[in-house]
Amino acid sequence: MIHILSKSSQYAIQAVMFLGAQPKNHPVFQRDIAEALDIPNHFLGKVLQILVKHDLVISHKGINGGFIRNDSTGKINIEQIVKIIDGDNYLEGCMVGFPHCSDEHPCPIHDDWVKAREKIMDIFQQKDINQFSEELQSKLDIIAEKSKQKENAE
Amino acid sequence: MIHILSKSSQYAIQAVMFLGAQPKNHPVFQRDIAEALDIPNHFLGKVLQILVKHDLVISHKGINGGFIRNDSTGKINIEQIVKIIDGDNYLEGCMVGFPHCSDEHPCPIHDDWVKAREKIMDIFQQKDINQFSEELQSKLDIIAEKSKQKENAE
DNA sequence: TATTCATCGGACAATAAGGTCTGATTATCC
DNA sequence: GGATAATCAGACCTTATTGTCCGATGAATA
Repeated sequence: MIHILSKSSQYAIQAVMFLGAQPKNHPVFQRDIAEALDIPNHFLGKVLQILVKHDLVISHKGINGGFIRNDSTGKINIEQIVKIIDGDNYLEGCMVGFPHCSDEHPCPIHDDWVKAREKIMDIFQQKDINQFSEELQSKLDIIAEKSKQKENAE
Repeated sequence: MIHILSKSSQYAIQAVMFLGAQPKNHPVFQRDIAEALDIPNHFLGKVLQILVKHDLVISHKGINGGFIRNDSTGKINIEQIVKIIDGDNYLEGCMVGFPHCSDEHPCPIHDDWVKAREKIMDIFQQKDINQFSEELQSKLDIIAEKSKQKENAE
C-alpha cells in the first residue's frame, strides 16, 4: 500500500505533535512515546535523534531524562519536519514520471497534479504544529482506550 | 525523494498513454516503447505482461509483433491501472499513520487529508486514458528532441 | 520445416526503507 | 565516586521495490 509520507516522517510528525500535547516542562521517555503511538521503540529513537539535531526537540539523558518540545524555535509546521526527514523537493517532479516534464513542457496530467500537490502542501504549511497538538488530546484518549481493549482481548 | 505512485505504476500509465497515441493497428516493440519513454527495457517487459494479463494491452509475438492498446475493453482511467499494479486501497489510511484514525475518530489532519486525497482521485477518475493520449503527442516530440540533444552531447 | 525475432516467465542481483540489537555516553541520585 | 537509567550512535538484519539476465515459447516468413 502506497503512502504519501515515509514511515520516518509519519513517526516524526506524530512524535512532535504528541510532545506538544504534554504538560509544559514534563519530559517523556522514548519508550512511553513509542508505546502511546504504537511505534517501534528503537526506530523511534533514530527519528528523535534527527529531531534533536535539528532543534525541534530537546533531549535529556539520565534518570530523569526524556524528550520535550523545543518551543524556543518558534512556529513549526509539518512541511519543515517532512523536509528534514524525507529531504527537500518533496513531491516535486512529474506525477507519472514522464521525462522532461515541466511547467514549460507539461505532460497531460501536469497541471492537475500541480493543483493537487498545492492542496497537500497547504495542509503542511497552514497550521503550526502546536495547533495540531491542541486538537490531538481527544485522539490520544481513543488510542489509549483501543490499546487497552486489545490488551484485554489477549 | 517521495513519489505518489510506484515506478511500476508510472511506467504502466506512461506505456498505456503512449500506445494510445500511436496510429491504429500499429504494434510497437517493447524496446521502442522503452526507448521513447526512457524506461529500463526488461522492467517495462514485466509491467507490460501485467497489462496484457488484464486485457488493457494486446501483445503479438514474433517478427511482426509488439504491443497495441486494447480498445475493446472500453473506457479506462488511471485509477484502474493503479489498482492493477499497486493493489487496491490506494492512499487509504491516515496520512501521518496515527493508529485507529478514522472518520469517527479523526486525527487533527484527517479531514484536510480526505479532501486532498479526493483531488488526487479526481485526476485518476475524471478522464479516460484516451483523452490523455490525445494530449500526449506534443509532449512526445519534446522528449524525442531532448534525448536527441543528449545523444549529441555524448 | 527451419530460421528469425519478438514476447513470456522465472530466477536473481541491487538498492532503499523499515526495523532490531548492542555498547558507549551522560546525567542524576545515593 | 559508584550505581542506575536514560539517550546516543553505529552496525546489522529484514523486507519490498526496482532492475537485470537468460532460456522457453510462439508467430511469421521463406
